Amino acid sequence: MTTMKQIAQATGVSVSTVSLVLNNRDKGRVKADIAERVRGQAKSMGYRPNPLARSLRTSRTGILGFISEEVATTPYAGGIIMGAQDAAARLGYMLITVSTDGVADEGRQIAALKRYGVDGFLYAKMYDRVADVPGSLAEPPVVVANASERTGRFPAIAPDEFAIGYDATRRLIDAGCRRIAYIGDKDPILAQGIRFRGYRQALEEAGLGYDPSLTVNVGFNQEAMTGVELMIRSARPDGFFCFNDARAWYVYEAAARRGLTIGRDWSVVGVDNHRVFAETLAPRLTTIALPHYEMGFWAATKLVSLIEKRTPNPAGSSRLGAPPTAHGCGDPGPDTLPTARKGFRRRHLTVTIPASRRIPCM
Amino acid sequence: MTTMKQIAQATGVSVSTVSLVLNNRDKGRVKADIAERVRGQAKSMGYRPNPLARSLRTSRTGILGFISEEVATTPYAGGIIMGAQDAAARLGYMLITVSTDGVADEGRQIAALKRYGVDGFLYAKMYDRVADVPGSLAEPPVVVANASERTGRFPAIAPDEFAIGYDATRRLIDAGCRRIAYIGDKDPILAQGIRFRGYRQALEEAGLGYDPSLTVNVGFNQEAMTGVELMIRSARPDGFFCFNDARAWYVYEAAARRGLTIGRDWSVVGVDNHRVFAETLAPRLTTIALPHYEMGFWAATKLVSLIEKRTPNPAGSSRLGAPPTAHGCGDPGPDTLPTARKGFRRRHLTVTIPASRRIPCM
DNA sequence: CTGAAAGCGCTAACAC
DNA sequence: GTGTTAGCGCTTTCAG
Repeated sequence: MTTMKQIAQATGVSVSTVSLVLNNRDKGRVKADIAERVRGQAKSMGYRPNPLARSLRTSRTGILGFISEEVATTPYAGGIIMGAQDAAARLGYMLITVSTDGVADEGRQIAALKRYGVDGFLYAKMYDRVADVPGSLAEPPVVVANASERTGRFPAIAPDEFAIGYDATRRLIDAGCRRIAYIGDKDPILAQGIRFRGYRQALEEAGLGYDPSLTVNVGFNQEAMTGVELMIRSARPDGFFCFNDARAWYVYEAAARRGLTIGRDWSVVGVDNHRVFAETLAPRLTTIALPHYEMGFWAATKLVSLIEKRTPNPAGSSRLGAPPTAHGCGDPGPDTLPTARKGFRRRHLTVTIPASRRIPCM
Repeated sequence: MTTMKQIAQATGVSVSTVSLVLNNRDKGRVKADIAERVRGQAKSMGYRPNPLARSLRTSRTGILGFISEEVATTPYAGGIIMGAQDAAARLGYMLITVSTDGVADEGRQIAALKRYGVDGFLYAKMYDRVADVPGSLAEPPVVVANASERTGRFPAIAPDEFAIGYDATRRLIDAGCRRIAYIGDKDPILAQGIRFRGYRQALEEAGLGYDPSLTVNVGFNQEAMTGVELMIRSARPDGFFCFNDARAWYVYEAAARRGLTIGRDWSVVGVDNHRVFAETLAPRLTTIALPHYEMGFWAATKLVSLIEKRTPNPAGSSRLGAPPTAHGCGDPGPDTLPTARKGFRRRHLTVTIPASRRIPCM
């Protein structure tokens, strides 16, 4: 690892000069030709700043702390981490991930992250809900992912559950379905109720009306299978909006038992948590995948923008530590969701920013 | 954040004394009562060492670098990260995760990790295969997860594919199946061939013999469905060993179409990558979940043991930075797979250590 | 314009 | 036994 000292010696100047030049603070302070010599040496010696040493003075590490619940890390949060990771990398940041399994543990992990001087926190939840950001997360910037935040003091990004329910139902309506069932979750989690409202709204707009007998909220396994069977028998649906992949599975079995084919006899739209359906049955099943990757990407981008806003022209502004692809980091406003990669979706996301404007990104 | 300086001032001693005491190097060097006063102050002021500052002297950061392929982060790698995370946390280490999408990017990410002074690397792969550890990973310790390593120079942990195939088949045999099908993967990936060998071995040991018409290797979607259907019609199996959850799905549909019930008419054992089957259909389906969490846990534990072996009595030995639950870190030999939490499985794992003894952990 | 010097928090020789 | 000193790599006054 080349150090500034080595460059200074090789160029015959002092470390301070090297520091000034390499941080682009040399304008009108260091003669142009000296600056060029320094830069040349730095490049030829392959100099990269040591972010840890730098952090000792600047208290900016270039590290983001990613906090998730233990269970969150698999399988849902994988996408969130990946998105956050991608965004962080292209902005020249690193991601330290911790997972917690309880309140006490969470406190310990947060303390540990602080000791490592993270510049900000990504607070991710396993499923969409109203989250309380721990008090110990007060100081550095915080962005909440896959949850809405109770107080509105922190930026948050979450699935737009209403839009998901609405869109799924609309697609079934557009496909010609007239008796659209909702296979929901027995647990009254946030998404369950809101997707259901989207479902009803779409039905009403289409003049189809809401038939309670077409709705069944189930858990798992045999009980769920039976519930779905009974509903099908009594209400005779021709289309299904399934709360998630597990529920879609029960409809598939019911169809197979009747010798029916999905996509011809019945239409199914399901929210696909595990991506296994989308991957293995794509041609036959219509799925809406939760935008986990996108949430992570947005959250990290937003977090970095907050960090760099706080320290207007940070020490690290030289971006020498950043990958070549790093670009200036504009604030990712709710209407400027970054295009992470092919297929980045803006749909089905809801962004909350502290000004408490809640803007659905459809 | 309390610093040693503050403690020194409050106690009326020098920082060096504080450092000695807080690192438990005071034996026979600092008077016992002074040491006690220092310790008392440290505790009452809530002192925690600043690992970054410490690393400047010791070049030990307490950070592990977790490298995975981009796609790895979801959904499979979630479990590996989680296991590594858990092990790291209880040993007082942090995890920096990076994901890469190509060789060039991998190099950049590794360089970045090195700049952050990680103490070692976890090199994780998305699916079991023979991995080449990049040359740039030469220096700090490296442990490979979810893959075997070509040269045998690095410890590695991978699923014991043979045992998986063997056990799955055995269970079907024990359940009374006589015509056991193998629904494999069309791609000739490592696991595919080795699980198949385990399958054949179990058949032969049971005196059932191998019937090629009971084997079908399929891809996805309609093509897979058709392949499975044809095999079932011509070979009339009564039990199925499915390469993964996607393949199990095709058997389920086939059963449902015939009005058959899994667990009564047919038996199915499948490897469950996504855990969705195990979660939602547990009572009816027998699944073997790949021990992702366990691989991550073992790999991180092994890595830490290598790190601490290199630096016999490291600066961080005070464990002051470690969570209360941290214990001394014994080398996790192949026969001492740590018990991460309830249900930690030793089965279906193969460990390779540089002495190149390859010991299946069954 | 440039360099010397101090210091971030901590560790490790080496004096006393 | 304890304090002094130097220095890890870097930033940031402040002299010159």
